[in-house]
Amino acid sequence: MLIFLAAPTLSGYQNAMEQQTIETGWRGSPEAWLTAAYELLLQSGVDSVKILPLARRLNLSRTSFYWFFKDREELLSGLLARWRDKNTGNLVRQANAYAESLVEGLLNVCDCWLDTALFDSKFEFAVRSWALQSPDVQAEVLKADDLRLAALSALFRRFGHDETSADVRARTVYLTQIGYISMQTSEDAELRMARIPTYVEVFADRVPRQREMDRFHARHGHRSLAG
Amino acid sequence: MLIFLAAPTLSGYQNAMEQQTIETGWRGSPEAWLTAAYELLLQSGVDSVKILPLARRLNLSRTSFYWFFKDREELLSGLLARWRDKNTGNLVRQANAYAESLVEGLLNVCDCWLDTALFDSKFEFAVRSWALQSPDVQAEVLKADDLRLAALSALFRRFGHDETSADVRARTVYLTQIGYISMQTSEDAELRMARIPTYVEVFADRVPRQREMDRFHARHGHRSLAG
DNA sequence: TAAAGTTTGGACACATGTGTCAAGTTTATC
DNA sequence: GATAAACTTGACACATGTGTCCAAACTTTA
Repeated sequence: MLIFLAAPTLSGYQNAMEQQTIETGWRGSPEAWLTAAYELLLQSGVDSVKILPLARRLNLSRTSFYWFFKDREELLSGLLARWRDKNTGNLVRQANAYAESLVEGLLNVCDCWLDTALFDSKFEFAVRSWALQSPDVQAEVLKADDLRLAALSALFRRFGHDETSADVRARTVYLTQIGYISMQTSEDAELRMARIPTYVEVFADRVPRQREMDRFHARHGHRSLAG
Repeated sequence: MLIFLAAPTLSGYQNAMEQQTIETGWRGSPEAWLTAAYELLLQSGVDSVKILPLARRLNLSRTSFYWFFKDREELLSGLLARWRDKNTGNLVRQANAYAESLVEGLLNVCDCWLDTALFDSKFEFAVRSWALQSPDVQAEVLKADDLRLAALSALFRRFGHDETSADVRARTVYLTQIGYISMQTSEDAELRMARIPTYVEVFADRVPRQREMDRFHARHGHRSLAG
């Protein structure tokens, strides 16, 4: 069975971490180091992204790292670039996507919270924690927040909200999600899905129509009837 | 002029950092080390809470630390205890405080977001980042989230919301705030205050009455008329 | 003011991190 | 199969962190 996606970008993005391994005799590569760094960042924060542990994880010599990267900082820049390209880009795209109603627009945005390919929550949290100790990263995060909030606010204005209302509601939507991330909640998918219409109702101030939910559920391979 | 506070606990809590310095000849003390650790934690995360830098900041010898604490871990436990006592305690208290209406109850909760004595946002964020790399801390944070969400949910149920609605709305309130913290927004006080009624309107689904806002503003030394 | 208790800091042993260098090994190409 | 390019490695030099031990210095108390 083939499901047509409402938002054309839903699985459009293939990141460098997944395309992989044309078998070569060399064991190391910038991607290998970056991916290992990404995993360590998510697991235990920037400070644990150290070259020695990465080398151990990759079964490579520590010094081999310096063939691919000038120094540790270059590795971290690469990590930050991955984050920027992925999370902000997709969120803005979903907020701007075609929608017949505010509810439908909000459901498009909700796609991000349910599809790791669109928005990587753990990555997001790790980067925000990192920002705490690095002014450069902090600046990047603030820039991202501005872009994302502007896109969400535009969505509310598109459907008739005035500036104050659009701003506050955009913040509510965005902050709720950032909060979720920061809480590192692990709701099961069922429960999370069940809460969505109520969230949307709070944000949009209107109960979602059956039709709107159906379209949303279809996108996410969710069946309304048990079985 | 004396202002009587609606919530009796508003400034009830005096934490160990502020009560201070019965002048003694000794330069070091557990409190001094803890406070320095607290400052460093907020500024740059747990990993930078190292004994050598703390000693430098306090103009003390590094080894002097071991007179007051068994080891670094004991210091970190002390830090975590400070967080637990302060933030969770006050938030739950504000959610349970007397209120005539849901809006008034939510405004009581908003006290936390405006008064550093009630809820220390930077501390909160620092601890959540710390949780990323420490299962013990992670467990504490989850426990705190449960307690806080339960208190907020009870507030909504107290004013007629059913369980699902109360749960989602409690989450919206809480997550919005956690999101704010995680964004490390620095709105000026005026703007933040101006946004409050709109937030409360979204959460409670009712426009705050003038009387309710007046009582809230009075608590925070805010004048509605420019002057 | 001397003794007892408290606080401080230097020397030591050790662990883990960074980055450079010169000497290797492996793979692709002519 | 020789050569060059792409990788890998161990030894070295150095920095920063932890925790122990002991002697010195400072406060309090009697």
